[in-house]
Amino acid sequence: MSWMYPRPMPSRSRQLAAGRPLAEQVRSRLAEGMAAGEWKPGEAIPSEAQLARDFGVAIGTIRKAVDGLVAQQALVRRQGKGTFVAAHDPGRLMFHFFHVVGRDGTKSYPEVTTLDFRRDRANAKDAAALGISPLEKVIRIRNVLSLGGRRAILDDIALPAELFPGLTEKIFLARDNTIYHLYQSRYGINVLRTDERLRATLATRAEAQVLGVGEGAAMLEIRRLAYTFRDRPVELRISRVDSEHFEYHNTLGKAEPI
Amino acid sequence: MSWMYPRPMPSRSRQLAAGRPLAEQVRSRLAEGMAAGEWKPGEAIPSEAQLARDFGVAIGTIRKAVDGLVAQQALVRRQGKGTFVAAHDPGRLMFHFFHVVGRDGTKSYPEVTTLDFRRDRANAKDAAALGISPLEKVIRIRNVLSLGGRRAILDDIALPAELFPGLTEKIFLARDNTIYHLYQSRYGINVLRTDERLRATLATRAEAQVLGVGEGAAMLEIRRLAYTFRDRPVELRISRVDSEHFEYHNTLGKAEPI
DNA sequence: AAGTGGTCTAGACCACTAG
DNA sequence: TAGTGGTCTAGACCACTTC
Repeated sequence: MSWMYPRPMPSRSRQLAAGRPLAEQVRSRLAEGMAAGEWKPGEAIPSEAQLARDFGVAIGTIRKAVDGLVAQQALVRRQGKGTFVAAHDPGRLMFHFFHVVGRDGTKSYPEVTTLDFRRDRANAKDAAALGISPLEKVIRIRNVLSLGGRRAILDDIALPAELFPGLTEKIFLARDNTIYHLYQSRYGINVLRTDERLRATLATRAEAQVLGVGEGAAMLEIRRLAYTFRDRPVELRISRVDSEHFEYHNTLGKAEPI
Repeated sequence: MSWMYPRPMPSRSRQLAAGRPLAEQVRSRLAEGMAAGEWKPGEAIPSEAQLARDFGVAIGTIRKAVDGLVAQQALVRRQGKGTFVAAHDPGRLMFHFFHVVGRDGTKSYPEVTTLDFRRDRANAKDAAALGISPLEKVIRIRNVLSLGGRRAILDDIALPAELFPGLTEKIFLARDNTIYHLYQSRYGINVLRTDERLRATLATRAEAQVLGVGEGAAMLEIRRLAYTFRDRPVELRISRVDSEHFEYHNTLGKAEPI
């Protein structure tokens, strides 16, 4: 290369290539470390000064890389303590990934009741959505979610069994936290992004019975794909929401007020 | 104050107070300038070097301030040219604020037909949503939006008349761009944030007729508030979407892939 | 060649946390 | 007191745009 920043001796213990911006490369490396489980959710990554030494770059470059991961909610900074891999605590779930609220705007934590848990083969739609081959193994889970004591949502979940080795109904039911927290704490799968498609449907007899609404009532259907690092799909979820008592809330372009 | 950064002589032509981080203060000042029309949509703001001189801070501090406004899509950077106030071009509309797509995922630009345009007084709901007093003047507009040649959405819009002085049906119909572009180019109102609530409803006879669906068909209803600088509400819009042929698409936690 | 944004370095000092 | 993140300065050089 024809130019060189005033960095006399690279001498990095973690080598970086030339070309791509250094901050981006550092960001990728940190993300890889998290995806590989080098640092687990809730744990601290090395300090910024240490990372600067490790990568042989200025601390400002490290900060820029970390800034990106913090904005993405993959990392959390705590002044005076360190920088930690984000954990799916209930708060994060609520405000980042759970968008169903009461018609009056009240938010509450969902109470989950599992109706069914079984192993199956992927059908064509599952396979296409999850990026796996048809007939690969999937885990199917059916839940009812209640909000504020009222049945609100019927969920059908499909998971690629390969990513959740050893997941049994017993383990699933014994979790002491959110479902996403289980994915993360037991399988190191950190949901970073979701893609949702919403439409309106009429409640079938079965749906109406489970949710306690009238047959033919207007229902909100949400088809959602959840992704982890490298945009790998990890969960397909179809939710049917009692639209008479609940609604879906979405804010676009949120940022610090000015 | 007991400390001082190595900044010998402030000598700022635009004074900054102490206490709050400088980058935040600069960000607020730039936002105020845009809100006040000092720099209009599509125009360039002063160069980073010039702003650094004006505010008497380092260029890195200016960059940090501008970074925030760029992330918010209030500003757009163009290397070698300058930094510009964001304009509501059709592309930005589509990918930032318009979320209805075909059931097969196809995106298309909406074609707008105006059914009604009139002046009215705000009712209690309008007033509460728009943050104005009941009985203040509002402009009401009813549109049908078609996507790919098919009627898709029935929109009822309410605008605080005070913010849109002199807006007439003629002007509204004569626009040569999106509605948000009209708000922006004529009234300097830049929509930065929207808040949407979705539910499912059954098509009324009137809605069914306008959209060409069956009476009682499942419809997606979107109640949306649009905000500009300082979180001021500027538009209330209720959309009813033909959910048989179209759906609502939402991505959460999007960020640069890693 | 001049001007603009884009990336990076090096180092100062502040605010917070923990032992 | 030591260590961590948070803010800011000052200046280098690169890449792009325009004249």
